[in-house]
Amino acid sequence: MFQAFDKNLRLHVDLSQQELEIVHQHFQHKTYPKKTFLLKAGQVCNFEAYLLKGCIKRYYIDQNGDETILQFAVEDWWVSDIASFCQQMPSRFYIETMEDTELLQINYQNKELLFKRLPKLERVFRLLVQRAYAVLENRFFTGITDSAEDRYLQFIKKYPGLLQRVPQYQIASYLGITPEALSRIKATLTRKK
Amino acid sequence: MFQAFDKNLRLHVDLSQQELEIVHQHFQHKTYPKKTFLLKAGQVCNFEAYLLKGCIKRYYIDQNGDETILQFAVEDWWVSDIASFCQQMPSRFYIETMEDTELLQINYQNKELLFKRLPKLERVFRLLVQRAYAVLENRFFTGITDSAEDRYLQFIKKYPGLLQRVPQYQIASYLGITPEALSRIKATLTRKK
DNA sequence: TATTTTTCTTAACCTGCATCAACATAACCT
DNA sequence: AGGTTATGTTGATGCAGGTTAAGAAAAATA
Repeated sequence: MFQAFDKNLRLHVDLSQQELEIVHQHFQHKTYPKKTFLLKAGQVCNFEAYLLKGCIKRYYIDQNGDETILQFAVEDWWVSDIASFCQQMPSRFYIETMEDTELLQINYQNKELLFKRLPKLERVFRLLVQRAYAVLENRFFTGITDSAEDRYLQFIKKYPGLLQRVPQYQIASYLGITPEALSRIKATLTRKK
Repeated sequence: MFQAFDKNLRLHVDLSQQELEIVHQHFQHKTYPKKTFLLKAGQVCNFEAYLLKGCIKRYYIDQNGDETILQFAVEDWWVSDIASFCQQMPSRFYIETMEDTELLQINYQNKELLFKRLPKLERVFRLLVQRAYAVLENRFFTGITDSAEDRYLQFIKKYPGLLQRVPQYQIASYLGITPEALSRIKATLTRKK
């Protein structure tokens, strides 16, 4: 069960089997059915979770009740509201399963205990945040630089599996456009071919 | 000289005077005149720098030669291309002083040495990256959610000093709009008052 | 001070995407 | 299967901000 998880942690730093077992003890294995809220706006996010199986979205709801999706997470990804979790302050976001989902999660207290026990993990998590930062900056950058059509093309290249798993209007939201706009983009793309 | 710097590092983690002195030894104190490039696209970013004095921009240049400014840094801020620095890969960005600038900078090798010497600093830098992540996510979020006018209003509230130090067309670039658009926004705002 | 260069403003026109609305399909229930 | 709800498509219209261009104002330099 921990195989992919261990590999993910070991990406940047060597960890012995004993060390990994200590890590495992601080995580909880959880399963949630489809459409379960792991976080609602206004709550403090009290987990960082590694996805073993399933699919999760993190999103914002504006005054009109419209969703803006900031992140999709699937197998081998991490999900959390980093700002809310790290600063233990109320979140603006919702985090919700889109499929039956299985994950390994750690709460704030356990994460601190784990750091006390294995200071080496400060490095692991520093590198994880750095990677998250790089991914986010790239997303930010393409959002400014590229057209909606380009962003869609990059999306299907980068996350080909998600097209089948996620309704199209949510992909539109992730891309920062309306469902109608995405529908038209697809239409022009098939015409081009 | 190190006063603000020390305070910045101590924000999250207690560090003794001896520990701080070890840190200082791994940083270089540098001054650069206005319009100096600290990084050019294609190079690997080999520094993380803390600004003692001055003003720096980090930006991208597209095919048409137009700048897109991703970050302004002033006193008590950090500047680097985190993705390029951490992964030691070529950058897409330029980092350039906009005023005579004084900073404390560390290179990749020294940072790793410093971590070996004082593993405690893994935590300090993890927390710094986390904060950078939170700031970036907020910027990303408002970029999607808010109108250009709202973003401008937030900008002048958040960085009131920069209006005097940075030409307006560069602020427009930072906000993701053209200089003409920002000029119009300002005109409508004064009309509203 | 005069002159050049940089920055800012205003106006006319254009475009990508939003909005609104109507309908078409597909998925989900009983 | 038949009805309901969720999702996707297409068209008409609107608007925020882009583009182009020309001139004004301010700053840098001689």
